[in-house]
Amino acid sequence: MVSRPASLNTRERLIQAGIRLFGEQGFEATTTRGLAEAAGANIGSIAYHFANKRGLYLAAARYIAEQLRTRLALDETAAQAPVADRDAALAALRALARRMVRTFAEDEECRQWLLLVMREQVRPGEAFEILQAEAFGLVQATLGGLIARLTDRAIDDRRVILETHTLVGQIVFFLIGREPLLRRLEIEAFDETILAEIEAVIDAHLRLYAAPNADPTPTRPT
Amino acid sequence: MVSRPASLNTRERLIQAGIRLFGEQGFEATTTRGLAEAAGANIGSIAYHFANKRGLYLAAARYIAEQLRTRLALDETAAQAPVADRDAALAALRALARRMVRTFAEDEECRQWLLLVMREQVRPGEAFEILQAEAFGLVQATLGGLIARLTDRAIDDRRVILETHTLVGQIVFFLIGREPLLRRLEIEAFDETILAEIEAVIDAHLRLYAAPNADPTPTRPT
DNA sequence: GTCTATAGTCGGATAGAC
DNA sequence: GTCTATCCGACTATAGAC
Repeated sequence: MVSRPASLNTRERLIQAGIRLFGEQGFEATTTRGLAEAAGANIGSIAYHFANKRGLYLAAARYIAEQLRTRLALDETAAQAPVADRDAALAALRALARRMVRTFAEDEECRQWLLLVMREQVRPGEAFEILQAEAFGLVQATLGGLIARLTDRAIDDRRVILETHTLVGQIVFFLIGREPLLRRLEIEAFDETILAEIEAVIDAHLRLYAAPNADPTPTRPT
Repeated sequence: MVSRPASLNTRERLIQAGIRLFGEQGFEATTTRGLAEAAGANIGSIAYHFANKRGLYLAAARYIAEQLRTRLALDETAAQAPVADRDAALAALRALARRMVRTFAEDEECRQWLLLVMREQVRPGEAFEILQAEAFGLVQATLGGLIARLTDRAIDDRRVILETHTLVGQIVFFLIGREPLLRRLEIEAFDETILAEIEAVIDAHLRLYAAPNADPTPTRPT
């Protein structure tokens, strides 16, 4: 039994309200009254749980980062990758790519985060630093480590960084550009069939790293 | 010499203000007074040029779509592609991909459009229909036609649609996910060197379509 | 404590002068 | 084409009646 279920619920509800309202209206335009009302909480609860409006905003960013880490199982993948051999690296890469596809294409909650995250992309503030340090950076490092291993390049090689970015873009766009894709496919939502096809397409692109010799511009052995 | 330079300027400035304010605050929260002030115009000019606030919003969406079509030279590419042979299709695909990279990575104005476009992605309204019909759909159709040609598939093949989406995601993410990438690269902005490297990475992925037999799951000849 | 009347504010739209 | 003044509807806040 939890010690303060009502309190934790209020905190959770405030964060959810924050993600929604900060994303839709921006930080300044969002009022503490609006946040409290949307959360079904008392105005004073913001000060109690987060000190002030800014604290709630940063907590919302931390929540998003934490959820991403959990859903993508980033910590486990990062921990196992460095010591893995080549086949294990490829398997880890495919598994992580698959988790990303499932998370971004299937999970409805992710869509709630989009506007807040995009605001921080367009005008990065302190919340961006949190997202970068606690989520984006881990995705870059984990995927980058695996791709570096597979292409026999250094982990800081710019080619590795750009390939990592490209891979993330492929997958994330199933979240960001979902509506135009659904229109083109003439469907209302992703079903299991299409999700499997998406995975197959991503997997085909991962094959670019499977055969390092196929790369026409290999890194020179320093 | 233009016949009504002053008028065009007011109209233009209102659209620019609309893209910014509607994106930042959303349609409802944005006031006509705020729009007029941001544009350095008077309130009545909104009614004169766009009938009402909603008209300005839709005009902003149309402006974005038109700018995209122009920058990507979509109309020309779409017109030439269907009759092209295989090599010409590949060349057209590479050229269009290159234009997209340059537009999204280099052009600062594109960043202004992001929030408005993302709002329409998250909650599609009439403006989304405009963007889809006058820009996104053309990108899908043009790229899809070229990829279909290169992979010997039908233009409505779901694999073609998904590959097209994946390609767009790769490139667009250099606009959307620019900040995390700049952090990782430890640079402040894209320079010519990195742009060339980005193009090379995208080009390597295009090579997946260059050899149709390399595709492990070919379409069955219906 | 609840309800309601009224005053005040805000924002979109309109009309008409220049 | 641009600008000012104004109207009207929606919402908010307050206050007084009960």
